[in-house]
Parts: sequence; structure tokens; C-alpha cells
Amino acid sequence: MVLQKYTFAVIATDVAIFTTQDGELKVLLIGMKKSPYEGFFALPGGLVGGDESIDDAAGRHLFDKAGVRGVFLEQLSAFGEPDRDPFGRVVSVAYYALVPPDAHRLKTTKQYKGVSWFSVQRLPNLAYDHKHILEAAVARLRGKLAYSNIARNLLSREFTLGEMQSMYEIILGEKLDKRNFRKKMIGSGLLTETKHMQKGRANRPARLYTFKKKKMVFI
Amino acid sequence: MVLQKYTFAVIATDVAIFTTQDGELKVLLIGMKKSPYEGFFALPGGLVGGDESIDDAAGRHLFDKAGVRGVFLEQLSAFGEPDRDPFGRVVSVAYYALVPPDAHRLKTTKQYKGVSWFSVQRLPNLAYDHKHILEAAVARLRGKLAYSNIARNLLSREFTLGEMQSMYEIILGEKLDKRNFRKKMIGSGLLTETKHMQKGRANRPARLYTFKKKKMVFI
DNA sequence: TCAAAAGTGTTCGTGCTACACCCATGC
DNA sequence: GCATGGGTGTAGCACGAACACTTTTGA
Repeated sequence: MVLQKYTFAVIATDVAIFTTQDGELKVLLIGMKKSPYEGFFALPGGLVGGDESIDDAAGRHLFDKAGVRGVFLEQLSAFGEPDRDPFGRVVSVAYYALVPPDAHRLKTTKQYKGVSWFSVQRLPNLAYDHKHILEAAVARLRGKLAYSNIARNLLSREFTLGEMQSMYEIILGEKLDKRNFRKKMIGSGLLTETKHMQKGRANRPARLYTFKKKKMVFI
Repeated sequence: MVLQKYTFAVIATDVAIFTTQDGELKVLLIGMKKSPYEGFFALPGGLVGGDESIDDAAGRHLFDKAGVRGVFLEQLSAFGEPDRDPFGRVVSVAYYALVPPDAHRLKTTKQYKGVSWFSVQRLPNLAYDHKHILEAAVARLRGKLAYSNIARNLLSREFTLGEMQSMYEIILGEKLDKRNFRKKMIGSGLLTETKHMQKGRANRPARLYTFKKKKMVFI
């Protein structure tokens, strides 16, 4: 059990950025070009600056890659197997972020070339231990949905109960009963009914709701 | 937002080791002798070796300081504020561990000089950001108690339902109803009734129970 | 008029809560 | 015999689950 006096490591953050789109839970991935991972995809992330907190670094990488700020961002776990990165000893502190579906215009802009959304059901090959990280992130998200209101971070400012329900169904991977869902959500006291109605759809217009408070509430 | 190409940091682990004793939740702390923290106490921990995973390092420090192996040990979070350690850039990956009350004989042995248990209700001054880490650990423990069976890791192999209930009360910080608690625990199917009875106490002997399975079950 | 999603109540079972008294032992 | 913790049942309530039809719009 002999140790060198000090072992230094590079500190990185990787961020699993989730959104819902087309009835699926999607995560942002970046195509890699460098050996030994050409053709693989990776979670956005990068190094932590020398005078920067890890949280700040995660927020910075989130903004650089997804162009969003001020969204839900929470630490998942640190990943530090000695051989997780062929480059050398890199400890990654993983985060997950939730962005509403109307915030990601990134697919069209040039800055985000090589960046795209993938359904978590159909993932490409992932570099490093990112498959492992992503599985942990999805599990955490699914678990937290049950007893918190983090779901709000995946919805637009105004949303219909139908949209909200389908978002829950996407993440949980199961169908929910419409009447029970509406009863529970309206009864939770976290939503405000607006005066606006959804428009321009070939069906009865749905009422739009907003969340009451900015801050997170754990139900 | 200019970054040096690589920023290196020292990787450490800190472990909040909990047990229950004398009706209180206790945590293991080490008295410090070196400036600028002489007179302060710190969570046991230390550096991660160059070829060692962070999990392994946490287990090693747990064994070195508390003399126990194979107990519950789970990562809490990484703490990486740039100024959290006056020594330099040290990123700490914090863990929490649960040890049964009959496993800690350490107070008497010489090897563990300067190491002692403190009630989480009456903490001494803590070095670094260890107050912050410890608060996070207690909150996690309290939260997990509600929906998992991690409590088993704080009990001896055979235990009475009274001991179990008082352990829950210690951690949750509230009184529980005896009949409801017993009903719920027996009904959970996680316990096995043994043929042994508690002995040598000035009251009616209590039946001893064990846990059914080795592996963790989330109820 | 048709397709599509919105909207709406009731019943049943389960699980949580509150609550008080007798029992077995050591001293 | 007394102090101490062990051991037991029931009633009320809240909550979740199951379940089907009418309404409103655009095409």
C-alpha cells in the first residue's frame, strides 16, 4: 500500500444534457474525430480551469455546447477509475442538465457542428465510460421524477397537461392514466392555470398552465 | 474564459463514517495538529493513489481509520471549490459509510489515537469544508432511510425491533409509533425472526431478528 | 363528418395514522 | 413490588388505481 506523496489528476466535467422531443427522451452528444475514439460520440464536457469551481465548469461547458444558461444542472457523481481515459489520469465529475424543448435551436447553427440529439433508446457508440455515466444519469432522472418536481425543467414556460403527461411517460417509459395524472398535478398546488389556450391544432384546444414558483419544491 | 491547457489537481477522498451509540447518531472525526487547522477536527480521508480507483481509496481510508471492511460505503458527491484547501487545488470525492455499533472497538487502541466519535448534534470545529460535507452526508442518510433499507448497515447481525426503531428515531430525529413501526417492518418481509431472545436486561426479553438477504433492497 | 386530443367522477382497495393496555424480566 | 421495555389490534382517513364517455377544434 505504498503511495506517492501526491498524485495529480486532470479534473474534467461531463454533462448529460436532456430534453424531450418527438415523444422521446434525448441527450446531447458530440461526434469525436480524434484517435482512439474517431466515430464515437461523447457527452459534452471538458476540463476544469485552475481557478474555477467544478460547478462553474459544468455550467460553462453546458453553455458552450447547448447554448443555454440558468437551466437545471445538478452533480451526478465523480468517475475516477484509473484507466477510464487513455490520455492519463482524468477524474470526471459528471452532471446532468434538463433543458426545455423550446430552448434548443442549436441543431441548425454552425457553431454546434457535430453536436446532435440522440434518443436514449438508440444510442451510438460512446467514448470513455460515457455509456456508464449516461446510464447513471437516466436512472437518477427517472428516480427523481417520482418524488420531486424537476420535470418542470423539461417543459416550456406555458404547457398543456397533455404535454406534461407525455413528458412523464417518456421518462418513466410507461403509460399513465389521464384522469389520475391530471387530478394529481392540479391537486399538487404547483401549477397555475393561465387564460391562454393552445391554438392551431386539429383538435379541441387545451388549457395552458405555468409553474407557480421559480424554486424547486420536493413533493 | 482563457484556460491553461491542463490543470492538475490532487484527488482526495473524505469519508463520513456513521454509527449509532448511546441513542445518538455519531460520526468519526480526527483531531488535527498541523497549521492552519490545529485544534480542528476533520473527516478521515486522504489522497487517492496514482493507480487506485477513487472507490478503492475511500475503502482503504475507511479501513485505516475505522478498522472495518465490507461495510456500506457510497459516494456522496465531489467537492471542488478552488479555495477549499489552503494547500492548493484539492478535489475531494466524499463518501459516507455506515458501521454497526458492535464493530467499533477503535476507541481504546493506540493505532487510533486522536480518532473519536462525535454526536452529529454536538460537533466540534471542522477543518476545510468538512462541515458542509457532513451536512450533505447527514441529509443523504436521512433521505435514504425513508425509501431504502440502508438502516441494516447500522445494526448488529441480530437485533431487536426496539433497537431498530430507536435507530430510526435517532437518524430521523423524531419519535415513531411502536405498533406502526413493528407492523411495517415485519410486514416488509425483509426480516427473519430468530429463535434467540435478548438476555440479561431488567425487562421482558425481546425477540432477536436478522435481515433476510445480504444485498440491498429498495423498498 | 371524421380524426384527434381535451376534459371530467366515482368506486375500491391499500396503506398510514392514532391510540392504551397487559407481559416478562431483574433488581 | 416496581421499574423497564416488549408485545399486541382496530377504526378512520387519505391516496392511488382502474375505468368510459362527451366536447371542441381543424381538415
